[in-house]
Amino acid sequence: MIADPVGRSARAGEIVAAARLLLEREGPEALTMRRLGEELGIRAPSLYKHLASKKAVEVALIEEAFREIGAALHAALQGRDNPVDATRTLLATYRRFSLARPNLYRLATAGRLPRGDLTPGLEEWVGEPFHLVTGEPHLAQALWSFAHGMVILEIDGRYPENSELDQTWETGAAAFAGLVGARR
Amino acid sequence: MIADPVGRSARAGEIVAAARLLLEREGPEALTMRRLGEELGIRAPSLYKHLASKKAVEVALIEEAFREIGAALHAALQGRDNPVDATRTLLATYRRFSLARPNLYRLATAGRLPRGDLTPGLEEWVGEPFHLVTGEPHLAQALWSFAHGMVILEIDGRYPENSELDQTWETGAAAFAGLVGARR
DNA sequence: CAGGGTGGCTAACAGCGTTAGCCATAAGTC
DNA sequence: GACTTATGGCTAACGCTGTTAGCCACCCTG
Repeated sequence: MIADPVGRSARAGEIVAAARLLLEREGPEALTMRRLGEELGIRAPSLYKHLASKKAVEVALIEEAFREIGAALHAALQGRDNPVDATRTLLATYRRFSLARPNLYRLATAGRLPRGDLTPGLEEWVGEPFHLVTGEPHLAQALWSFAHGMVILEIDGRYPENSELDQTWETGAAAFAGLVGARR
Repeated sequence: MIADPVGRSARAGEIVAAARLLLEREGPEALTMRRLGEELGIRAPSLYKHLASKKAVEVALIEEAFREIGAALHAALQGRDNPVDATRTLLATYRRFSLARPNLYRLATAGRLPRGDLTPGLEEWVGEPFHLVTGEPHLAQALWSFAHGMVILEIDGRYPENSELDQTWETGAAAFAGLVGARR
C-alpha cells in the first residue's frame, strides 16, 4: 500500500478538493488560480499561503487520481486467479474508473510528468496490477499502453462517432488474453 | 489520396513552417505568437494579417502531421500482403515517424480535436492502413489505440527509465498478430 | 499584555492571445 | 501619370494568466 499523509495543511486540503470539483465540473481551462479562489470566497494570491504554485495543486490532484485508480485496480484483482478473467476485469476497471473522472485522468497522464514531485513508488504501485495479471513486464507494459490509448482517445473524443468501443475493448482484451493465457 | 491545396497565402505558409521549426526545436510552450513573430522578424499582431488565430496555426501543423504520418503508413504497406508482416511493419513505421516529430505528434493527438477545422476525411485516411492490415474495424481500432498509447507514453517520458520498449512493442505486435493472422 | 505566526487583502508585473487603428508601399485602374 | 485600393507592416492597448511584494487584522502563546 502507499502511505497517504501528504503533509499539507487542512486549508490546503480544502483548496485541492475545490480544485478537483472545479476541474471535473468545468474542465481544465476553468482551473485558474483566480477562479479557484473565487470558489473558496478568497482572492487568488491568498492561495499561495497554502500551496506553493498552481503546479503544486495539479500534483496533488495527480496524486489523488493515481491513488484512486490504483486502489480500484488492486481491489478488482482480489480473489481472481484465472489470468484471462483477471485481464478482462482489469481492463474493465481501468476503463470505468478513468472515464468516471475524465479531466482528472487527462491531467494525471497527459504531458510530461514532474516525476520528482510525486510520492516515490506511486506510479509503480498503480502499474502493479498489470504485472500481476500478465506475469511478465513487457506484456504488462503493452497491456497498460493499450488501455491508456483506448481511454485517452475516448476521453478526447478521437474515435469516430459511430465507433463500437465496447467491441474494440473486447477485441483488444482478446488479443492480450491470448498471450496471458498461453503463458501459464 | 488526400488533396493538398490548403488555400493559404505564401506568407502564411512561411509562418506555419516557422511555427513547426519553433515547436519541434523548443517545445510547445515556446510556440507563442510573439516568439513566432520574432522568428520571422515581425511583430506578433502582424501574424494576424495572414492567419486568423493561433489555433489556425496549430490546425495547419496538425494537418501537416497527419499528412506525413498517413503517407508514411500507406507507403509502408506497399507490396506487403502477409498480414502479420504488415502489422509489424505498420507498427514500426508508426513508432518511427511519431518519435521523429514528438512535439508535432503530441500537438496532433493530444486533447480535444477541432474536428470541423480539419480537412474532411483526413483522419480516416490516416487510420486506413490499420483497417487494411487487420481487415476488421474493431481490431484496427484496438491496434491503433495500442500504437498511440505506446507512442504518447514514450514521448511524454512515462515509462520507467530502464524500460525495454523494443520488447514491449514486440510483445504488443505479437498479441495483435495472433488475431490478425487467425482471421485469414 | 506583548510578540509572532497565520491567513487574508490590494497593487502590480510579466507574459499570453488578440483587437483597433495608423501608415507606407505595391498594385491595379482610369 | 495620377488615383485608388489592397497588402502587410507597426504601436498601443485590453483582458486574461500565474505570481510576488507588502500591508494588516486576527489569534495563540508566553
